[in-house]
Amino acid sequence: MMKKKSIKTIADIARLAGVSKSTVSRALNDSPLIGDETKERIRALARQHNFRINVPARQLSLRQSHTIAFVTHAFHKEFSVADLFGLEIMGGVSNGLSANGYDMLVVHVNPRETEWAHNYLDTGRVDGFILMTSTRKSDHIQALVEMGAPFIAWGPPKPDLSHCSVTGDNVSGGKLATEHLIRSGRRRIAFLGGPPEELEIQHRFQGYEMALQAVGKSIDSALLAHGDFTDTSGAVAMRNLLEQAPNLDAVFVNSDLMAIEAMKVIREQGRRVPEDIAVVGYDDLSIAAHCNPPLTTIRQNIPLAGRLLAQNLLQYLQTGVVTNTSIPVELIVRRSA
Amino acid sequence: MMKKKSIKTIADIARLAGVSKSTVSRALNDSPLIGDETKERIRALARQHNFRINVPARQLSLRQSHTIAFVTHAFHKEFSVADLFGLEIMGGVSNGLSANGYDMLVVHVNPRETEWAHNYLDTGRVDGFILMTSTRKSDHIQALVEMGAPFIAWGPPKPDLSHCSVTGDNVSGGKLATEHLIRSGRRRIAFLGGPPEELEIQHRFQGYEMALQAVGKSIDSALLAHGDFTDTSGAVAMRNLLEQAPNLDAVFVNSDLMAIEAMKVIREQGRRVPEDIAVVGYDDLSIAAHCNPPLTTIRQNIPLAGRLLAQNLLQYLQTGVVTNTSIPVELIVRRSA
DNA sequence: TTGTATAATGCAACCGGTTGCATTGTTCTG
DNA sequence: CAGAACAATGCAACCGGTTGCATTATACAA
Repeated sequence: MMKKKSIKTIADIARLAGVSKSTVSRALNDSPLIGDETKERIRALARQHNFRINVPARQLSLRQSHTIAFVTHAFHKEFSVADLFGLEIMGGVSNGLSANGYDMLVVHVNPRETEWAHNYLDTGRVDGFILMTSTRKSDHIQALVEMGAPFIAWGPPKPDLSHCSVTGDNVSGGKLATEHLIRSGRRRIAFLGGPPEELEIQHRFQGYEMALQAVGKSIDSALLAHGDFTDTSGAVAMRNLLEQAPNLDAVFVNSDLMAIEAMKVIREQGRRVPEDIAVVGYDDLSIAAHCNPPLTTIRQNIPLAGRLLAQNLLQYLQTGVVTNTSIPVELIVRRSA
Repeated sequence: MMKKKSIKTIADIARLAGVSKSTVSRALNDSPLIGDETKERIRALARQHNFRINVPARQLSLRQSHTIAFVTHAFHKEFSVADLFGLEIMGGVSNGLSANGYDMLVVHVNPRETEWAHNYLDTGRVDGFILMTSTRKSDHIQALVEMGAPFIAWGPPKPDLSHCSVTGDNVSGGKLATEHLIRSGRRRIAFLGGPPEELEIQHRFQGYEMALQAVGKSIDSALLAHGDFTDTSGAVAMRNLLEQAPNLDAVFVNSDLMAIEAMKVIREQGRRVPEDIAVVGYDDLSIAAHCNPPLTTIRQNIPLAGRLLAQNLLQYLQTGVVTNTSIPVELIVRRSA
């Protein structure tokens, strides 16, 4: 039995090594002020007594927490498929943060309350935020900018505000999806979008429009519908589309989840996917590969997105450089289109 | 513009109120030592200067972090459907913790490395762990018990060790699923389980066995197969089953994800779900309702599970009482069986 | 040899809270 | 009215690190 008792603070190590606290602190932080043998001796001691530094004490002294809050708003009070996208990104973020020695705190916020940021920042609990909240994101960004909080957001940056962001290339996404449908001979291609006020959606619509115009077609408003990313809204919107434009032969849906529900509606109405109506989704969530038929969709490079969210935020914390990154998307062809 | 500058510490408030730091600290913590009007006066001041306490300082002083680590092991380095179950529980845990004023740190660990716990506990970063790691969970539990770390695990408790846990009632789950299949007239009911060495799986198998014995049937080893909870392993196991026992007419699969893959295999072999082969899953993940056909499955009450994991761990921290809770499961009948 | 860079280490204050104990002022009891 | 009990507050140490500014020792130049 080795007694690992009582070797808990740098003062203990200092006593053992016959030096002062300062020296131990500097040695462990690899300060150039400390002589090489002393440094090694102290480190060896720390190692064999498996000393672990006290994190709150360091945080207090350094006035930084080395912790980042991943801020998300769960639709249904609990996580669910609807949140899958944010969840998958969280995986990447977590990797990116821990690779840089940061911890990740997960915070759920009320979408219409912007006070939360103070409770985490002003208390010194976290050094910055990664913003994934989907509803009312714009308000939150506004609030964070106003209070000068360090953060990075997923999605296109608010054009009038200066803040860090990482987003998928939504214009290309819309374009790729639409081009694919055109190429496979579809004539009446519907657009089933998310909330029309969101920039992301507007960009995807631009891509859709560009692809159509490139082959000399123009927008038919009967082929347009919008949901709010929930499964039920996807079903409703699809029903509307089929009513407004019974002869449509393809639909580009702005999320995999809504796409899956849309396919259900299509089948219920006795049409087949993809024979009668081709469906393209968006996001390539892991369910896209598992549904029936497997969904053709636009993949956002989620691991990359997560990593960049982490890295760019940390970089901003250190250098103050504001980055707005757009990452490429790719078309994944499966069975539904 | 109000100057909110420089009102950052309790010392500032103390100066404004003309009292000492101690008094402010006590007032804010609602100590009975402080007179009512003083208390109210101090609080009012704190409020109007929107003072926020410094968390690291408090953590240092109190020697507790009011933070819990949610420990998980992502299968593929990134989150994915395979981790959905853990993720959904995380939502509940997060709610449970924040309702009690605790923060949640999310930690990914290497399944075969048990050193991580020291890095979070001995440094004072967290007060305890919630263990969701699936692979090698048993090793981790062992290690945590040995080091005397406060934690609670999802799943049946290791019988030889004393530690907190919350688990679904797996025996009932297996029984309910099997009974349902028997009731709907199925004769040759297969069992597609997870890793056979896991207690959870053994319990579900017991339920399966009990239900069969209740109607005078015994186990047929040709109807048994095991996967490791991944999608591909589900497909492989299902193919084996169809080979070993071509005439099976139902299968009880130990996870929704494997069940979805199993249904795919069944269809590929030209059999129909549920007409030819009925399928029952396990977990009622949110994808279960969205797949085609919608999956009949055993629901674990995930929000409840999350809440209990949080509550019981906190209770253990305060009182030292070890709880082992089993929560009820229910059969959700959809189209696949 | 004396003076002066230079390298290595220690002292003590500080980060922002909490808390045991002493102190002061009041009220109650005998 | 003295003495005790009690309520309200302040003092100062402590939690465990970091760091600016001495201080000491060694080397090197004049």
